[in-house]
Amino acid sequence: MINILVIEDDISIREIINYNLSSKFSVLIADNAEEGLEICQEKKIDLILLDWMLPGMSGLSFLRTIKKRDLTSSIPVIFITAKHEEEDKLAGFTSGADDYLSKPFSHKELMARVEAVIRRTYPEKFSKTLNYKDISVDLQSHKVFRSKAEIKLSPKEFDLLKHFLISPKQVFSREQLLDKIWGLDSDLEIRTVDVHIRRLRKAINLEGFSELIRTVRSTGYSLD
Amino acid sequence: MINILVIEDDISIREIINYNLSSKFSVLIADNAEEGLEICQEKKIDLILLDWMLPGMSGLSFLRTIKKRDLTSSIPVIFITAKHEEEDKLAGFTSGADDYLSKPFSHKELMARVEAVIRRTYPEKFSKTLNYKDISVDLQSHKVFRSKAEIKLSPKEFDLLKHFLISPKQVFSREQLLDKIWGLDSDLEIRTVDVHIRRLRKAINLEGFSELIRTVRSTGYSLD
DNA sequence: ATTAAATATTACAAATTTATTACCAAAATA
DNA sequence: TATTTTGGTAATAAATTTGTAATATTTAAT
Repeated sequence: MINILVIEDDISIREIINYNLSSKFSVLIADNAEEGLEICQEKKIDLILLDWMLPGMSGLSFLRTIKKRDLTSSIPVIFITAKHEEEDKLAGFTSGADDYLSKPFSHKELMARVEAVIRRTYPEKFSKTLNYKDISVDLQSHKVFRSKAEIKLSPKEFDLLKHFLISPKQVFSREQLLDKIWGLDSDLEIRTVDVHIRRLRKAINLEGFSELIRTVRSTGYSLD
Repeated sequence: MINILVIEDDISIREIINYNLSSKFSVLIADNAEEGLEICQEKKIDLILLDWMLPGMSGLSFLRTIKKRDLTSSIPVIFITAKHEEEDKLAGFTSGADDYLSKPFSHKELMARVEAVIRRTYPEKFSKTLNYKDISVDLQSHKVFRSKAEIKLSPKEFDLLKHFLISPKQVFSREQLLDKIWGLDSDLEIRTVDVHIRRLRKAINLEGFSELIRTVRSTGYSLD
C-alpha cells in the first residue's frame, strides 16, 4: 500500500484531496509543516503533497529539511501552488521526481499527477507480469505466453486467466467467478462459466503442454 | 551514464545543482579548481559545470589547464557566471561545444543547457530520436521514417505515434490516449481515437511493411 | 453395471467492439 | 481572404466475442 502525506492548512482542500486519494491510497494528513516532519519520521511515506504557502514553517524550509535527511531525501513531492506564476520560483528546487499542481485542480488532474509520480518513482510496485509455472501474463502489453509461445485470448479469457493467476491453486466457484469477472450485477447462466473455461483451456493448452486448469468437482475451478 | 563534474565554491548553489542533476546524471562535486583537476584525472568526466569566480585558482586558469591536456581537452564546459555582462569576456575562451549559465537560474534552464550540451557533444548517447523496429521519429526535426522512407504525419498523428514510441508494447486505453494527447479536460467522443488510429495506420503502413499498431480488443491500442 | 449428477463440447444467433467512410467545421497556410 | 490541411462526429460495415441451449461425456455412488 502506498502512503501519501498531505500537508495543507486549508481544511476544505485537505478534505477534497483526502476524499479523492483515499480510494486508492492510504492518506495521512498534517495541517502544518512541523507536524508533517514528525509524520515523515514515524511512518514510511511514499509521496508528499505539499502546499507551498503554509503558515509557520514555509514549504521551502520544509522541503530543505526533508531533502537533507537521508531517510526522507528521496521521497517525491508534489507542490500545491496557488497560481501558475509560482512555478518559476519552484523550478529551482524541484528534482526530476517532483511535480506541481496549481489550484484549483480537478479530480482527474490530481489523480493523474499522483499516479504519474508514483509510477515514475516506484515502477517495481506496479508489477508488470504475473507468472505461474510456464505461463506468464504481461499486464502492460496484455500479452500472454506459454513458455515462449504467444497466446491470443479474447477479453473474457484474459480476465479469467488473470484472475486465476493472482491466486494460483485457489479454487473459485462458478458464482465467485461470475461475480469477479462479470460483475456482481450480471445475470447470467451459471454454466456460462464452463464454456469460458473450456475456451480458455483450448487456448492455453498448446500441443505438448500440460493442463493448467483443474476442475474441482461440485466446487469450481483452479489454476494448478 | 553521464558523469558531470561541478566546480563551485558556494555550497547552496552546489546543492541545488546536485539535487537537480542527480536524478538524470551521475554528479561529482569539487569546491575548488585544484580538486576539480584531480577528479578530471581520475574519472571519465563528460561535462564540467564551472563557476567562473572561484577562490584560489581562477576559472580561467582551470580552463586553460584542461584544454591543454589531451585527456581532458574535449570535455565541454558550462560556465556559471554571476551576471550577464560576463558573457562577453567569456566568449573569447569558449569553444563551440561550451555554454554558459547566469545566476540565478531555474531548474528548467539548468536542465535545458546541460541536456543541450550533452546532446550536441554526445549525440549517440543522448539522441533525440525515438526508434522502434523500423520506425524512427526525430523529435528535433519532427520527421518520421519507416526504414529509409519519410512519412508525413499531421500534428495529431505525430503526437500519437510519439506517445506510442515512448512506451512500445504498452497498451493504452482510449481514455488514456485522450488524456495524454488531447489533454485531461478535453471533452471528445471516445471513438475519435479510433479514427486517428486509423489515420496513423494508413500513414505508416507503407506498402510491404508490417502493421505496427495492435488493437487490444476491449482495452485499447499499442505499438507492437 | 446402472444411474444420476456434474461437467465438457458444440454450434449458432445475438451482442459488442472495432474499422471504415464521408462530411462538415475549424485551423493553418499561402 | 482564399485555399489547403487537419480534426471531430456520426453513420454504416465488418469482425470478433459472448451467452445459451442442446447434446455428449465423464464421474462417483449404489
